[in-house]
Amino acid sequence: MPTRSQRKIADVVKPQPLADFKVGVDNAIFSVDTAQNRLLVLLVMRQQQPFLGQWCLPGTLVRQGESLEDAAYRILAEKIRVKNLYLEQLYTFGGPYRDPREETDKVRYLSVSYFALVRYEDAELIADGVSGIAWYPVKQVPQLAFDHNEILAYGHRRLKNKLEYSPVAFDVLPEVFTLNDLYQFYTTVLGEFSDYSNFRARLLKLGFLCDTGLKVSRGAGRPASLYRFNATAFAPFKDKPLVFI
Amino acid sequence: MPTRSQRKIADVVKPQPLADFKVGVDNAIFSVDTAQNRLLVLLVMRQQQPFLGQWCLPGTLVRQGESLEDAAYRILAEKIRVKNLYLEQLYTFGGPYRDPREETDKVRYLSVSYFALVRYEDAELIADGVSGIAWYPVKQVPQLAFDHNEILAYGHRRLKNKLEYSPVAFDVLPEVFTLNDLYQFYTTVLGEFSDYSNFRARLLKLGFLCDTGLKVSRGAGRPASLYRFNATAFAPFKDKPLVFI
DNA sequence: CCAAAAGTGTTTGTGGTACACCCATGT
DNA sequence: ACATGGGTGTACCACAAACACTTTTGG
Repeated sequence: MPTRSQRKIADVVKPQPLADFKVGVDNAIFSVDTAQNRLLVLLVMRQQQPFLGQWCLPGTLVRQGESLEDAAYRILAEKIRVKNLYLEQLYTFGGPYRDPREETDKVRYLSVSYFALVRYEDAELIADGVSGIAWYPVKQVPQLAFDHNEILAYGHRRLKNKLEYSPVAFDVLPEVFTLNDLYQFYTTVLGEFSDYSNFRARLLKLGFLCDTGLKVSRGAGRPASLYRFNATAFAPFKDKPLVFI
Repeated sequence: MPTRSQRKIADVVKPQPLADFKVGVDNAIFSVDTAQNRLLVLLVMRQQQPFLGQWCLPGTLVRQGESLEDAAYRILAEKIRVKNLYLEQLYTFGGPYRDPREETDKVRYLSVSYFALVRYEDAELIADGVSGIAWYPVKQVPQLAFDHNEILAYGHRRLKNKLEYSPVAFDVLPEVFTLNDLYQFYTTVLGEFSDYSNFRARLLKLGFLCDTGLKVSRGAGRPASLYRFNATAFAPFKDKPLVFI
């Protein structure tokens, strides 16, 4: 067994070869279909090998001079036209053997994943005729290419955590909304989590929702007030955990 | 202005060149000096250009066949001998121009950062005579090489969050400890956050700390009970937030 | 006996839970 | 009128904050 200093010399004389990488960005793009109370994720059909014809998360390889975040926004813009969204970095998957091309190309493929939440109602999918693209209910996603099921699961977990202490919902709800809209939104993402009445009482007490005075009637029943999110009034609650639960 | 289909054709004819990457792993390694109530981070002195002679977080480039996590554990093992530790991925910094070598080498340098918490008392620094290596109080770190101050700040934030809802402290405290040890630990990382008496009452009620019956006397005063963390009893509190505050 | 550190209560206020009830509208 | 969904109120319980008090040791 070599001593530590011997090993160090050996390292200098015959240093381990470094890996060369291509870096990909894969997005887990979520939206909430408030009409049907379903949480959706955007999938695309692969057009090339490997995994030709299989569904996967929209992704791209990072170009020269492009930042990771730029790349994330670029594929997003290539797949959907959307005005309101929230996006953040998720996790980096970089093990060897995660991409079959590695064998032939002699480079490793690393994936920096991002997760995004967009407003479903005005997210217009860009179907270019050739490539398949679709919203899938998260509960019904098929087997995906690469390790994308793992990325998706990770993104879903993060989304749930994020909702509990961060006002991302308002990035994605319409400008004005009823308290029931908000409640439905939380329920579809988190599952049952609280009584409506208490949800309502808690949020109104916090005081960052402004009653616009306007009302909407949806079928039978008493018309609901429309509220607006007040970012300034929310400021004190930044990084205070569990505001919404 | 080209239409979208025109742009698409242009892309196929003259696709944007992809970036080639080397991937580094940088670790923000924390420990708590319970004797002096200081939160420490491990820094090393750079031995080569760029940033020769400047402090930075311990890092390494990823080798062929090595996973990111493997690389993170490797530099950790090169710098300190330690038995008990917690380690998780932090964030990936991958913008262009973050490493000056980029200009000459024609490759991008991407950094996947990890953060680790180790037991200070038995973390033995591996000083090989040449390279500087030292624990720095987090509040007194100097200007670091690259974007490592940013990585450190991010890691510090994560550490604080982690402590609040996750039993990482017990990965790093001795097998048995007094409630005061535990309280001091939390206080040094989080700052003042609660009355000792209430901290004590809350934790004991949760029931995952077992009184060993043993006592220690530290100077004057009544001897304190030694407690042991019971992982099984903690299980129900997994992913329940704010257990410790 | 006194100081110091550990450990126990006690009081008060706040906030969550569960549920019952009132209100406004369409049919 | 009544069903339907929106909105309000309340009784109960748990727990956090603050702080006083008791217990056990060393000197």
